[in-house]
Amino acid sequence: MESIHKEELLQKFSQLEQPLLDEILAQSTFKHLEEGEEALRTGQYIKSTVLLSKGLLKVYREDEEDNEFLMYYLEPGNACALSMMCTARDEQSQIMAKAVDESEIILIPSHLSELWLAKYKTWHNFVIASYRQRFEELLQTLDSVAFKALDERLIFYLRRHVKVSGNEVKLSHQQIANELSSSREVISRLLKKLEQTGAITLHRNYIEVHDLDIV
Amino acid sequence: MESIHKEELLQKFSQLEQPLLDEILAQSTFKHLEEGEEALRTGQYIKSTVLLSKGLLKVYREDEEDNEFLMYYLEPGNACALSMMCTARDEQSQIMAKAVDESEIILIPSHLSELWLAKYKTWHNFVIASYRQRFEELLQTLDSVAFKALDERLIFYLRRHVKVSGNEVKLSHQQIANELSSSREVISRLLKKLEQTGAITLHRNYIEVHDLDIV
DNA sequence: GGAGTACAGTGACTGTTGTCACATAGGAAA
DNA sequence: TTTCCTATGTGACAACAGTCACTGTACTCC
Repeated sequence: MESIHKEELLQKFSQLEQPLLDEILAQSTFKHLEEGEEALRTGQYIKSTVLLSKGLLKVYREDEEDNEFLMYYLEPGNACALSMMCTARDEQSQIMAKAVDESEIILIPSHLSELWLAKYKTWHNFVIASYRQRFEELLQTLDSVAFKALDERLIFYLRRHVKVSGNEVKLSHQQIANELSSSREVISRLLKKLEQTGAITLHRNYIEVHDLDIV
Repeated sequence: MESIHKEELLQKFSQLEQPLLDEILAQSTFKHLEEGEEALRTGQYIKSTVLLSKGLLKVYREDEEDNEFLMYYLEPGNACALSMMCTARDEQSQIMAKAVDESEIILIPSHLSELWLAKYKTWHNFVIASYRQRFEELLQTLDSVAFKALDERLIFYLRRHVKVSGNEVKLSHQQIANELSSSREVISRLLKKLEQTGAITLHRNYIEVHDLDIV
């Protein structure tokens, strides 16, 4: 990959100081992910911190029986907080990360990421801010699962989707069901009800979101 | 409070370097909590990082309708990760923390806690380690809520209790129901079933745990 | 156009959890 | 002992979500 190209990728991380950006350019791996390709797998040893420079990553949890569970989306300029945490102890990933769109990620070797915490103030701040943000999102997700019925969780889910990728939610009912660890029929029924309120319009393979607040 | 007493409290934090301990001694507030007293409230502005030197704190989430939801327990030597995070932005607490037993907490003003991150390596490590640990526990909790039925969640809950306070779990069915955001009758039924397997013995106001793995 | 395939809609049924109503039991205090 | 309060037990019922079986519907590739 051209170094011109790399620098362009780094534009998303302009809050980091220049010497650090130079180090990242020199020492980390840049990787292209096709749509649907996995960046992290459950059980895999994590040896790098993952930054996203382009595209969209979905970070989710998976249990023994293939139930999956959406945690949050990563957008360009974000880092996978989990990859920063596991990093230090050579731990196994507890999560999956998959490219929703074609994406570009930056893989920073763990020992460097650790080193930089002390060396670069902006890196330190970036890491702390990432933790915070993800922690809060996780809390929200937890709230929604713990306290809300499926119909409200579905709305919460759609909202999040609209936020990262606009009003045309390009997902099949089956995919939604997976991410909420529910079943297609149930999601279909609930979406139908939502459509009747006028909040959304259903199409084949995508959902048009008008206004989720009227519910 | 005697400074002798304070230093004793700090023994739980021996991984922190001496100059830092001195600063903590000099600059932070030490507070005694009675059993049941609250350390943090939902909606309260957080202006301190909370360390626990003695006792046991329960950290939980509460929604609008008074449903509560246990996140984790803090033991002496631990810090409330949330209080570290909110700290920087003068944010409102999203959580509740309550003393389960009589406890002693150390309140470190936010600006110091922030300052120390750069100044003291051991503080920095401590903060990062706290984030990690809590993040992982939160993930476990999320898993249990998202993927498990109530009977398994109850076992998960009892295990956690045994770990922090031994085999006599001093809780009423009502309290357990609250923390799992379920209802007393349901918990009673499930506990009864557990008793029949021999895993536990039920008593008035406490549960004797024999072996939760036989289930 | 026809066959094949993935997606979506629907009714019937089941199991789990929550709710209601009420019974029982243990402990504290008068 | 009697009284009272709180904790616990239990049966009946309702509601929600998951499953099964099947139908319908749009798109793709010959």
